[in-house]
Amino acid sequence: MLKPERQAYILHQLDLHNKVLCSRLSEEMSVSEDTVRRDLQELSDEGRLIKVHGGALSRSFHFMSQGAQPVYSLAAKRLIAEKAAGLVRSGMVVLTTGGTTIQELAFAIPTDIQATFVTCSIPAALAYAHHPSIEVILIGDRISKSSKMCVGGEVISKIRDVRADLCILGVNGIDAGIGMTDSDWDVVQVKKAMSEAARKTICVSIAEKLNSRQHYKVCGTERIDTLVTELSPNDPELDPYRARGITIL
Amino acid sequence: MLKPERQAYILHQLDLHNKVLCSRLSEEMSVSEDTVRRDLQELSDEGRLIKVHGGALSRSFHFMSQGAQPVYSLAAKRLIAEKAAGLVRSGMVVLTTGGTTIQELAFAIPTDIQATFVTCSIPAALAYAHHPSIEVILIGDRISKSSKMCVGGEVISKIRDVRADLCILGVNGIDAGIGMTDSDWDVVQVKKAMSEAARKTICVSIAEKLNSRQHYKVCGTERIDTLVTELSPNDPELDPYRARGITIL
DNA sequence: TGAAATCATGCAGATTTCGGCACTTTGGGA
DNA sequence: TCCCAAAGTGCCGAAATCTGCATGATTTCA
Repeated sequence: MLKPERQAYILHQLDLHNKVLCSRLSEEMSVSEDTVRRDLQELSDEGRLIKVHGGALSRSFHFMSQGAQPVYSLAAKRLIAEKAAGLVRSGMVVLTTGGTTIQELAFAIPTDIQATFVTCSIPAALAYAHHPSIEVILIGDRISKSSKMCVGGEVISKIRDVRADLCILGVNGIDAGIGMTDSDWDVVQVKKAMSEAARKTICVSIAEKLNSRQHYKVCGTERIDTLVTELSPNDPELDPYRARGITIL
Repeated sequence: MLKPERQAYILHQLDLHNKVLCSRLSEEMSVSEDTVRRDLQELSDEGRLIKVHGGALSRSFHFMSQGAQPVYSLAAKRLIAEKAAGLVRSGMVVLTTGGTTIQELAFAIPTDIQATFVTCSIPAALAYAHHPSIEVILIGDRISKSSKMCVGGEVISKIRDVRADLCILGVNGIDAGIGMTDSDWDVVQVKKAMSEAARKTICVSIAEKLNSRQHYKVCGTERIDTLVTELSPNDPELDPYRARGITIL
């Protein structure tokens, strides 16, 4: 059995059963498991299937269980989310970006709070949608595949139509001197617009990202009202930010 | 059963019942309780469920179930998706609703096709975003928590601004006499608008839903150009639809 | 409070993976 | 024709992963 034959066979089996085992394939095609494994590796590199210990799963399976990306430093992000959630009051309109920290926020908000969350991040919108009493508005337009959020002029102009109480921004880079920065141009535009459309700007950031810079500037420290990290509010690492007049949580 | 399979199964059970028992899972999946416990531990570490004595609880109702509904009759839906994907050509603008069949469509579209997909379903948008060369436009507004799609006047008016080549609608109920029906008022409005904004209307439906009716009417059979099911195109069950001038795939 | 269930932990056996190596085949090019 | 390089394949041993079991601690509940 030739290599392209084998790989076609594997993909076919995957279509039928949604999963394949190295051992079975090896038998069925009468080749060594090493060869099967190499085939699976190649197909996996091409993104045609998801390789797992013992075999492989189909891509759509992966999609179903996606969101499975392990959330790094989950504990820290939960703590941050708890603190930030304390700022949200019933009746508020809140603008937020995406990111795993922000998604934790959805769970940290008490179930008796009735607020409106406006976002252009798809995962964030989904997370908010699970809250029993929060109303979710998703601002739509072209989707940026990398950041899984909607970007573009339409988004900016829609954000400008909002008069929000809070704007909670996930941080990519933040520095006491330069302010908040991001590496994605489109995302910067969105964050800027959000910050300008809200009475208060809250930045949520794990300590690891403090004192880091990216290429594009979102806003200076003067626009930031509150900074939320997992550190204790009086941790010396936060002194430079406090010195700039930012409230630390 | 492979480990990721088990974990997906657990999350799925959690989506359905909101809680799972170690003992039951152990039986259902035919592995030792230790293994189940370890799976639960991992998922808990990733923040995808809450581990408790004896089992686990869902973090909230249906968290992150971005399409993790059990894809019943997956093989059939794949087949439908394959057929429907054949209708999409490069350069087209395609309006679609959501639903598991439509999500499979995202994987069935050849990677060299460059088209624009416009949708208001959040899971569908995410699925399309996985495709390398498809441009995705998400029409946003208030989110309907049950259907995970954006609904409301803004959505309707945005859809009316689109001149699409195709409109691919997941079917809730379809009947040769009455036409297409749905049980959710808001969804009906969206489907209507989509159908009217496109040159051709394609309905994708598993055979099980043929000859069923829901409370609200989307459109009559005269508006439906093509019906895609998993059945052979000349299956007698499809005769009534063919008689109405609908192309059967 | 005590019995039963559940849990954490360590360990052993089985399976799988990884990297290296050797062998064969294939397809030129000298 | 001969030789060589590249690709493909199988085999081996070490390392990693997975899983079930045993043990003792912990929790639950009547």
